Amino acid sequence: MGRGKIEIKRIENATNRQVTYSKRRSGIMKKARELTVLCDAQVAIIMFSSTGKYHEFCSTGTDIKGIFDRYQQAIGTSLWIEQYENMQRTLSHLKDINRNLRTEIRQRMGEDLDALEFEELRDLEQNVDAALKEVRQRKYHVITTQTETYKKKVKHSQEAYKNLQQELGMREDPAYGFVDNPAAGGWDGVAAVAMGGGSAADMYAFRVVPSQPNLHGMAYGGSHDLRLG
Amino acid sequence: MGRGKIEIKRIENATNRQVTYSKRRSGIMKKARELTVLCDAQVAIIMFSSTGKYHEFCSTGTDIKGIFDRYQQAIGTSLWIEQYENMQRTLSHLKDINRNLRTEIRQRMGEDLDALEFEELRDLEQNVDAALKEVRQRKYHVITTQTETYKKKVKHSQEAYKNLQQELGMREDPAYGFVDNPAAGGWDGVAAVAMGGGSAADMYAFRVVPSQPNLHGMAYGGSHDLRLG
DNA sequence: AACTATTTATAAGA
DNA sequence: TTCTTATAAATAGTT
Repeated sequence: MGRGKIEIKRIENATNRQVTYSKRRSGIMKKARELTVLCDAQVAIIMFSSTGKYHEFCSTGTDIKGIFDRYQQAIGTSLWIEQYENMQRTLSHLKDINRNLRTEIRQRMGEDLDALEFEELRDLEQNVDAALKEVRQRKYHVITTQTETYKKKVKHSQEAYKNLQQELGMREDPAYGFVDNPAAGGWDGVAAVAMGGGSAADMYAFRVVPSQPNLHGMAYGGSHDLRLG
Repeated sequence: MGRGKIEIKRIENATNRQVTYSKRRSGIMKKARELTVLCDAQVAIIMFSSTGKYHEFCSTGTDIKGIFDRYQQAIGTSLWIEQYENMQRTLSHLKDINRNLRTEIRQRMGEDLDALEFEELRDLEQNVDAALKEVRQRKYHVITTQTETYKKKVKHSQEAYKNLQQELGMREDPAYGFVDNPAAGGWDGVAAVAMGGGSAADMYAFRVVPSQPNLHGMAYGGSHDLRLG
């Protein structure tokens, strides 16, 4: 359709080729638009010219992504959908696991016990009992270690004090000296904390893992509930 | 271009619409093919008719996915990649939460306590102690309830036995009678379980949540470790 | 970009 | 559907 018939093969002249591309492209776009209107069809077209320029057409009421999602469904062999659905499955699986982990934590906290059979309760009791012993042991270990450390510090300070006193005594002014023993005071403080009241007991869940503080709200929040997109 | 000019609006007659769709579709496909050859362009077309039938065109040397990957690069805001990366973030977030939950459980089991500060240990101890009390209380509640239930059953059986005996006595053959009291035996069994040894204590983690058994391997496995994808 | 002689697409009918 | 054909539309080559 033109002044002369042309053979359908690559146009060698680059300018000509570009002009023809432009003309025919708009022709196709117009045809596509007419088709969508006349026949109530969905059409998506993507074009790249030989110079890399990009053009698209898409019928109204949807978008390229929408049509391609439909295309993937139609063609069966999903190109992206497969890995997408894999991830969805993984996500939902992880959510299930996390929900169960939260249930286990709640049960270990003495909540939601109604669902447990008697034998499960018995095992849970024994398990928590054993855990409590472990934690106590660890606590005593820590306090012992700390005590030892502070004892050493006290000893060290006293020796330093003695040495200083001796040195001062060997000189002139005996008015200088230690006013207090801060290390021993520190140790007393630790002991007070160790024996302290239990007002913060139910705060435990918010403090267990000191790292990654940004996750605490989700991981150790009171509700043990997670909502995501 | 036809016997008469037509208005570009939806063709109401379904048959006509289908015929026109078929004709114009092949027209567009032909044009697209010519464009790719003449102008050395890449073209991808996807069409859905109003009846849901699907057709595609794609220039040689590539495929729909290839053109769409290029399209995503060209348009910059990748349609799928964004969603995909969102999911990746969610997934990694969930994994973090999962790891923290497992850590909390391990700590509640008396493991991995080295990372805890003294105050955290103290809170954990108090928390586990309180939980243990809760669990014990629940266990005793359950055992009490079960005991009551079995007592009633025993009583009921004995009465039934008595009634039966009376009825038999009022007739002729006194050889018939109860050999044993299965309800009482059942109660003894429960008591034995309740007081039973602790050999299964460390199995607790595998039993807490009876529902969704397919998740147990992941959720309550000994290693508390999760590997996915 | 416009123009226009031709080719091509297609609406309506068979 | 497919073919036919009169006519509308697209466009190749030119300005």
